[in-house]
Amino acid sequence: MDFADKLRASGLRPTKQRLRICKTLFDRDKTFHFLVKDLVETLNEKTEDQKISVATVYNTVHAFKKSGYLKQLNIDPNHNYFDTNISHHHHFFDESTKELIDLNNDQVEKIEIKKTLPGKTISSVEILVKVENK
Amino acid sequence: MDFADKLRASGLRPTKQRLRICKTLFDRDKTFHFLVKDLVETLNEKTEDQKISVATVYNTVHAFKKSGYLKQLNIDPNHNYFDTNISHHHHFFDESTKELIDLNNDQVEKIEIKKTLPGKTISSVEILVKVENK
DNA sequence: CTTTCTTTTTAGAATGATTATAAACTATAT
DNA sequence: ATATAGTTTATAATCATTCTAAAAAGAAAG
Repeated sequence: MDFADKLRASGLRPTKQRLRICKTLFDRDKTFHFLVKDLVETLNEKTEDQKISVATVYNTVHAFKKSGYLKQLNIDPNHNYFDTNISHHHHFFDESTKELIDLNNDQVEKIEIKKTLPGKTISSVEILVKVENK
Repeated sequence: MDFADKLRASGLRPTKQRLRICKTLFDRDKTFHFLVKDLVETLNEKTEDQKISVATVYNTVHAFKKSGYLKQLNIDPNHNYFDTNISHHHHFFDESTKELIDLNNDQVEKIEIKKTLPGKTISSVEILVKVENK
């Protein structure tokens, strides 16, 4: 199933812009974290290609998030990171270098929450581990 | 040790504005979460009092954070919450009501991070538990 | 209690990421 | 081909936050 089919399966028309954004985001060996404003820059740095507008990139990123192809992270209140790693995982945030590093769920001992909230059910448990130079 | 002394101990002059902000933030039974813009409103809703400027509230909140009297939270990339609870604790975020609820550290089974980063040391481990209506 | 020095406050302007607008365009179905 | 619903776009608008530089107010010393 190629990008066009996946988009259609999510009710999204496979437009030129969306396909280019898919390539940039998902045609990689490793998942990565990004800011939308940086993605806009990356997409538009090749002068030969037609520019994709800022609004389209924002719209698309939100559409992809809604369809479950991207995760929005809560790492730093001043920077709105998105993640192409949609598996259940956690993060290291290196305060010395401001770098964000994945922490797989199997690298964390099972977390048990002893407190429950009446009428509520847990939808996710995310850990943020802040590190700094020794 | 009153607020004025605490401020002086942190190298901050106990000005009228800072003392009023201290009262509003810390003269309570329970700790709470807030947005700076809401704090500005709360401080200035009593018409009889002299208004405290937006800049001062922001400056003060950052000064208090730097001195360790406030924590800045990473809950929602669109809302910059501060917390008067400076103890080691975690949070529930209720996606149904957008409410933020404390989760004490002793209500979570000890978290063991199996992955280590060379040359780095862990400075904090924070858990965000998202919940929704059953 | 005045002078001096430094810190703090302030109104208002500036910033910067993000969202809204509404017109032009395009994919898709008929 | 045509219709129509979904998309893209440039641009303006938003909004929390930060910046600026001048005025005000603590603190320390005489």
